[in-house]
Amino acid sequence: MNKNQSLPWDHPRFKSWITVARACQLMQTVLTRELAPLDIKPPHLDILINLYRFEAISQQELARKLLVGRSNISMTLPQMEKRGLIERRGDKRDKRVLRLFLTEEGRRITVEAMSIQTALIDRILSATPIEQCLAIAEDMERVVGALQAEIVEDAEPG
Amino acid sequence: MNKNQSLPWDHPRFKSWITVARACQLMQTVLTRELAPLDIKPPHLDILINLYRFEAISQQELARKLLVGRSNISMTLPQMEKRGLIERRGDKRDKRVLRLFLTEEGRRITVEAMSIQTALIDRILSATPIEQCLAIAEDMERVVGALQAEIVEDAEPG
DNA sequence: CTGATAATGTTCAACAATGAACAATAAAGT
DNA sequence: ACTTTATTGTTCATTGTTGAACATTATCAG
Repeated sequence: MNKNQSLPWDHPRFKSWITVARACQLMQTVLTRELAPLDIKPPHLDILINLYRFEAISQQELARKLLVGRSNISMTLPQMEKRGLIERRGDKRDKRVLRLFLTEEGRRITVEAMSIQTALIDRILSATPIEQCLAIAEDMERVVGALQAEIVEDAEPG
Repeated sequence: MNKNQSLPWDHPRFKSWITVARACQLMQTVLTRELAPLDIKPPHLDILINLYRFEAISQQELARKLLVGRSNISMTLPQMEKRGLIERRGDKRDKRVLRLFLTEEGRRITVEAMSIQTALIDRILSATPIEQCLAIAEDMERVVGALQAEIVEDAEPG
């Protein structure tokens, strides 16, 4: 196999990916700091943005969109509810599901937080031309697709 | 400010970055699964790779390279030591620092794990040409630089 | 040399994330 | 109708991560 001869950091794709991962990690760190004044953290913002886009979503759907477990959502939402950011109402047709809504305060915070995040991304990526950003997005879409395929592939035995 | 008129998901850089973040998250998930047979997790691999590259590194330096707290390292290493993957020896010149080394078993596991990770990245990025990978790496280097600048900028008051 | 300051690693409490087991409800099969 | 299977959300034990406080050792200023 000659595993030793081609060390990973000589591998262009490997090196590229490591850099991508590091960039994400740092972005998360900085975003956490910039959101601190609003007293929310990146996971909360992810939830808020999804409620902003998809009104009356269920916890299950939300968990799927965020790629986290249901238990995660189940433990995070009550906190946000107590903070007055969101509201949960039972579905009348299906008594199992809870439908999620932003409160007025939640909507306000969401708009403000999205503005902070967008400004941050814009600032950090300002040196990267739009066309290159779009090219990256295209590549990453493909990556996401390939990875999701691997995941379901293992869940659904062929 | 008109925060509402330009919604984030219409923003090219925002959308691009969200996709990048999602790709990283999924990659982490899949990597975790592929490393399971070796009974190590991505954070362990990060440590192993650094010990592989930088023999006799200190815990402090390791923490800096991995962008995690010293306490994180301080709690993770003893586990790896018990598993026989690494070894810690006190520096004779400076009695505060512990220098880190891979054991033979650790080196073996590292090589195998790196091979798994490289194969995964290669497979997932196979549709993205090398030149584009390199272009992405360049952009991300710049992103990392910009983010690190923001971080130290706040740590060192002007 | 001596006291102040900094660096290294550890411990601990707080918080987040996960997966498994569970209760309630819905849907499907008979 | 009734039993089985699936889905939704919750709870709990486990694990990982963080930042603050701390002890030890080095370095620096006088």
